Amino acid sequence: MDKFFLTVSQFTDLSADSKQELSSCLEELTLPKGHILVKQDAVCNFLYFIDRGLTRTYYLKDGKDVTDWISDENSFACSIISFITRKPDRRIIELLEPSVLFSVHYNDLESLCSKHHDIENFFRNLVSFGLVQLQQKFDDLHFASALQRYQTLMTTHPTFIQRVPLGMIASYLGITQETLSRIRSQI
Amino acid sequence: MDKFFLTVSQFTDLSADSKQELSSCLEELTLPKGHILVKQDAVCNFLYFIDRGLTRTYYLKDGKDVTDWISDENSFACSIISFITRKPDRRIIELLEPSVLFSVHYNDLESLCSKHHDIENFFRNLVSFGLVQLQQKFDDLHFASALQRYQTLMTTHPTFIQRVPLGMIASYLGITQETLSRIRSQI
DNA sequence: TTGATTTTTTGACAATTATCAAAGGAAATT
DNA sequence: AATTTCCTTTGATAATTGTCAAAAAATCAA
Repeated sequence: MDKFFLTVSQFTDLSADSKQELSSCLEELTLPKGHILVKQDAVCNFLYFIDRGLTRTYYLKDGKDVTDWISDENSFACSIISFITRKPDRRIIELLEPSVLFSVHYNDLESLCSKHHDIENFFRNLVSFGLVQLQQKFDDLHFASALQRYQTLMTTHPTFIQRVPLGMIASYLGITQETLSRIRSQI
Repeated sequence: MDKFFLTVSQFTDLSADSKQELSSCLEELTLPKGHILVKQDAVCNFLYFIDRGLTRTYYLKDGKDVTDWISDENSFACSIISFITRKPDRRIIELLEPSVLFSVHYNDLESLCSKHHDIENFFRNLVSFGLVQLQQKFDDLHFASALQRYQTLMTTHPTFIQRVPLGMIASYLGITQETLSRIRSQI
């Protein structure tokens, strides 16, 4: 749980009391590769912190597998739209490696937020950071070539290239795996 | 200011006290078409609420004009990355129509948030909603064809097609204006 | 209204990326 | 070690979209 609170401290300083209450809402999970955290067309009820391992968020678009997001150690994962809107979503979250996670239930998160102002501030900052990250990823997709996008990924997340199969990286970048394979052979 | 608090109430119920303090931090602006709200490579210090009018957020990529976001009545506008990270950004915000806006300074927003728990909750909800919107826009760009993206825009923001020049709509959708013109002639 | 400016459309051609099909490699399981 | 499964590469071809250039249409201002 140390890594969790170290990550939290990058967003906000929590009081001892708030830390205590927050930690009592966390559940530690040790799960195997391939485990499905969030099923298709389900409501995502948990926010996950990744202590060790790797998650992939993806969905099926006309039968094709589209990788939406990849999260590694010391970051958070959830099916954003579903978690926030409380509605089912097509996004599936799976583990790409055996992982150790901490989960918080949506209801606990909301009651922690209304009870503790500093926890509400933490989550505002966390969501704000998520928004910045998504905006940067959006910019990349908006008017950068496939090669540029691959190069951006290599600098921002160099380990993904080792840890994630090429086909998943490709759809994460918005291209087919054949195109990515050809781009790689040209570098 | 009525429209502002009506919009706020869709996210949170604020106490009379909080409303009072928030409204005293708002500044009403009446500005002409073409006015630049945020300059290139500047820090965006204000969050704007659009009472009347239309804003466009764009940037120059290799000399080309790329429309990033369009905001109309009863929504908010700011240069997201800059406003949150407090760093300069290439994004420019201009008015596409003569507009009436309410602005809040970043510093005021932060002090309001630390002073009033309910205002912090409002902004957490606002940022969460922004994240959901951006995720939906991202999905659209990720694996939908140019035609599909245009059709999505026509259903979600039908007025934009009337109010915004085609070239701006095109780059908002991630395509050239020639391609959009051809798509339109096929429908 | 008329000229100037901006916006939109059209055409010809090029570049990028996708699709379909198949072959090679790598990794895991028996 | 052999077999099955998954992952990656390569080739041929097609579809989509971009680029450059110019004309047509709409809008704005004097």
